[in-house]
Amino acid sequence: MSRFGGRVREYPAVSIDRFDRDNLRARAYFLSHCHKDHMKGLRAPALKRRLEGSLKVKLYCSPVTKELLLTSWKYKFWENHIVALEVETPTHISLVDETSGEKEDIEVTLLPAGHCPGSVMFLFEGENGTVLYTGDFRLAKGEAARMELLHSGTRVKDIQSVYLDTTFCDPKFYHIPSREECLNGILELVRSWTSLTRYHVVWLNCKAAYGYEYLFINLSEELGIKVHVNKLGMFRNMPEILYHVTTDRRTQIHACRHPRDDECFRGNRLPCGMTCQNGTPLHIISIKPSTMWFGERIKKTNVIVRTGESTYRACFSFHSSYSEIKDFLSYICPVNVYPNVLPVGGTEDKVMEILKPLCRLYRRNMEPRYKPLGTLKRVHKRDLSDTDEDDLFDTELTSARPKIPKQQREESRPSSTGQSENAERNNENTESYKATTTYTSLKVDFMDCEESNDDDDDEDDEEEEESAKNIVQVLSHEPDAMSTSNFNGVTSDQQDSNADVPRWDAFFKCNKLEESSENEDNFPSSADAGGSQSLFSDSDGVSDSTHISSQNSSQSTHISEQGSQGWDSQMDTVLITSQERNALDVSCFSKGGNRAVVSVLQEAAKDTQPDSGRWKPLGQNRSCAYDVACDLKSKDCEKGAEAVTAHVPDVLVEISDSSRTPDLELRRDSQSSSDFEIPPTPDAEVPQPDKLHCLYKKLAAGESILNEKHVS
DNA sequence: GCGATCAGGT
DNA sequence: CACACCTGATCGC
Repeated sequence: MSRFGGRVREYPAVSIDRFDRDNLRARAYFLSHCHKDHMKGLRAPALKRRLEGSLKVKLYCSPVTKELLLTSWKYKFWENHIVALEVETPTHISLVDETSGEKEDIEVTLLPAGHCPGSVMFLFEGENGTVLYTGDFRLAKGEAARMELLHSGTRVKDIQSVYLDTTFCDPKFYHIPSREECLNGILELVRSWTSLTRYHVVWLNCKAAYGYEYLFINLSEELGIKVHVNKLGMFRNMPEILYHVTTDRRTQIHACRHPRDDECFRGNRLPCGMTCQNGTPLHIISIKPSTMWFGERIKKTNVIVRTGESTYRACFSFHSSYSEIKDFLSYICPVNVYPNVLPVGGTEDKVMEILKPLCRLYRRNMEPRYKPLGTLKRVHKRDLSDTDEDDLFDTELTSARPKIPKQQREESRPSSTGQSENAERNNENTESYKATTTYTSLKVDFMDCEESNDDDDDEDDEEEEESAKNIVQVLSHEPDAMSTSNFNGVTSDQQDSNADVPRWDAFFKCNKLEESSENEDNFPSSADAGGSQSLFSDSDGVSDSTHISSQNSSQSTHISEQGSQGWDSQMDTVLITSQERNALDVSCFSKGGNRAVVSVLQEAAKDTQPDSGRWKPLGQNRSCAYDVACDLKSKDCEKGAEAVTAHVPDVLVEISDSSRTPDLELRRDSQSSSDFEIPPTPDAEVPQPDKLHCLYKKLAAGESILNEKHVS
């Protein structure tokens, strides 16, 4: 939960994601996304009054955020004061003080944050330096490097301060499975269950918040089953979402909610009240998305854990993991960093200890001297962290920060031959990014979190639903009639040029029309869909017939009941292996009286191969994804020891490890966010193992090594 | 009567 | 176990 006060010190005339107290005097407001903890004060009478007396005060946000905000009547009064800014389009804004006439100019750029629909980061540029406010974000490794507008020419912009989403800035959250892994895990579980009979239904126990739409859409696309939700009026202008959700309860996937939905579930009732269909009782399992990090840091485990007879938890995170945060920040390399969030079990000091070493001054002072050893940083870190961070960081604002070398981005792409520190750092990013994308074979967008956005449950409910039905009708008849310009307004050209940067707009775009028509084959007719509640008349299996077929393969196995332990350890996204079939089986799934059948990934690769749209978790990319996954996995194992060691605050451990692993290429391969991964300076010679060993010995003995840094 | 805040529950 | 969200009760404007 954000505890950001609303203002950045460089530009105190603007307020971001906070609208109460001092923020009432801001000259301009910014909203990064539509989650409650970022909207404090946004509908308070005080602010409303101020708005009424002002022509100048505006709220800037992405087009999607604007849309979501204004679908709630509680925020309607903002209507004439909201300015939707296109994503990735630098915009000049004059901040005028209405009483004094004082003026300040800034340029703001919205960057996709990958957190929930419409979520963005704000990049402010002006006289007081460049400031990046991340809001809440989930960006995979290497994604900062792919954002054009974080760069100036071929270099990373000189960023003074980053106000960072540090929700999971704790080594505990070192690794969080990627969106694709999580999605695929859920997909296979849902597929396995819903394909048993039409009376096997899944309840996705999602919190009231934007960010699960990505999941709904993918499930719907893959399985041909729309997702039942309480409300969908807010998506009335987002056909790509709207098409995959429904208010028709007769579907096999539910994400509806009820104040006491746990009770419902225990009574074999869905939150929407459904308990049987055609007189046949439903067989319900629940899947609760939650942020889980499976295994310790590098150890990969399942993204699905069975927690009861018919309850599951699925890994799902709206926020970047520890390693993703470090990757992001180290790429940006700002002068200052300020945490927006105190991570779950942490303190500000602790977070700063993690973040500071990724900032400029720290690196500048520490790197050249100690880099080859990579360990002494810790010694000094303590000293630094005891000082006031502002003093620390402000000391050398004007100093020449080690700029990312020009060639960095170009070089980094084809190979990792760059020698300069920054180039190499970038290589790493790019490399892991490459791996990530290949691994998943689709580009992600966002997904998210726990914050509530359920503001307007009451009055407008029915109204919304009614209008939504009409919308569906329209949509079904003319799938291409609705423009996609609402989605952050990014053109397809832009998207193509940044195809790998996660963003909602891109997500919404991908082959929508084709898929719509494809799905329409599976669904009743458009006309049928238009009949509002009859949308799912086909839920009797028509819609997923093509998918079911794949499950009858010879490699199909049965879901077992044991907990996470027994689950397949080879593939994160595959829940079931044959070895898990055991005596427990029957009792476990007794509820449905059936065993769930699931095909393994490899089999899935032979599945129906719709198109290779970026958002297709399956299809022909699948086998490829699988291979890479395995490949990565073994790599992970190789470097496991080192990655773990990196977090042990014991110099000697790291030392001995380093001496055993002198191969830089290999080291570069390891977790890029490791503190010890800092590559040598451009001119530095690559330390030889024996030299290193010698150095390490001295170090361990407490001798000075400063005058010997010239080990060649 | 509304909103902010807090406690309790999940 | 901790968190964050929801609900309901209370207080103050």
